[in-house]
Amino acid sequence: MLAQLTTYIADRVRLTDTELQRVLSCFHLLKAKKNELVGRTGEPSRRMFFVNKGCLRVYYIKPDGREATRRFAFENSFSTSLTSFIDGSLLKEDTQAVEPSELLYMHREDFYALVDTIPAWGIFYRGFLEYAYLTNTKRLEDVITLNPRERYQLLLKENPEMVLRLPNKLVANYLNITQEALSRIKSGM
Amino acid sequence: MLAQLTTYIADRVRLTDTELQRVLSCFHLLKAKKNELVGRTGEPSRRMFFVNKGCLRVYYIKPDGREATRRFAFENSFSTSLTSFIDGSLLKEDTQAVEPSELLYMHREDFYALVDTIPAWGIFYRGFLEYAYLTNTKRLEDVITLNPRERYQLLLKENPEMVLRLPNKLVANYLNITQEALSRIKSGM
DNA sequence: GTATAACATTGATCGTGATCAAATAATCAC
DNA sequence: GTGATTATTTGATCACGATCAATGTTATAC
Repeated sequence: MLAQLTTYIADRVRLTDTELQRVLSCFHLLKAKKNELVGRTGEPSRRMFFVNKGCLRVYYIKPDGREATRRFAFENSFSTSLTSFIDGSLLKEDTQAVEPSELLYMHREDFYALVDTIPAWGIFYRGFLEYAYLTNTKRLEDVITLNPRERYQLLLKENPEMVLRLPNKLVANYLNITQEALSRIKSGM
Repeated sequence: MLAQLTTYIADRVRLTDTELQRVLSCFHLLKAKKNELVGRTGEPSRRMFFVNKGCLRVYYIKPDGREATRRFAFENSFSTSLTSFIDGSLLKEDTQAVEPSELLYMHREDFYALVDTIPAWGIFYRGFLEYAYLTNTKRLEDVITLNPRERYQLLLKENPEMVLRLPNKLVANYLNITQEALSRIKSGM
């Protein structure tokens, strides 16, 4: 159950056995049904998720009520609404399991307690921040520099799994276009 | 010369006098003329800037050669192309002084040497990462959830200085619209 | 296994913001 | 201060992607 998570951590930072056990003991299992929300806009941010199996989708709700997907998290990745997690403020986005998922989560207070008491976990957090910054900024770059067709082609090249695994509707939403537009792009028009 | 910077640091983290002197000694002065580039796409990332006076603009070059502004940094803020600074890779964006500017910069190697040897500077870096993540993600949110008029109104509300201080052309570019479109939005059409 | 709902595709039309163009207005260089 | 360059505004047209609508397809629930 904790095997993937243990590997993920060990690949990134050196913890003693004791520290590792302490870290792992802070994680809890959550099985989420398809389409279940594990984080809701307006709630305080409480949890950091590790995706053991399945897929999470994090999305904003626009003023007109529609959704705008910020990211997907597949197996072996951490995911949380960092902007709220950092300061414990209210969530500004939903987090949804788009497939039946097996999640390991840690409470926010536990997470930062570890950061403050285990130096190596502080390094882990720093690396997490760097990576989160990288991916989000890449996403911003793509949105402001590329048109829909270019965004799709880049996604297909850099992240084919997303296109193959997820329904068109969600891929389109991630690309910030309608599913009709994506359908036409795919058919080569 | 180092007064603003010293205050900025002291407001965020506790350093001993010795540590503070060591940190400050790593900064160098750079006076940049209006429109001068202090970072160019394709060069290795070498410097972290603190804006003492003036304003920096960081922008991508699109496939068609046009520019897409990611951010502006005014007085009393740090700025760098973090995605490249983190791993020392080649810059993917230009950094331009849009006003005659007075910059204090630190070399990348010095910066990370401080992170590794002064724990409080590690905390400073962590806070910097958190803030950089926050602002960039907010920017991504705005771009994917709001239309041009909404983006302008939000900018006017949250960051009026940018609208008042910068030429329309640059504000429009930051909003990811043409200057004609911004002109019409402003005139209330 | 069938009924129902959700998703995908295709076509026709629409609207927003881009583009092109021209006239002022403001800045800058010398 | 003057000329030249750059920025801004306004108008006319265009194009891309959104929207609306209809049909076909695939999942899902029971």
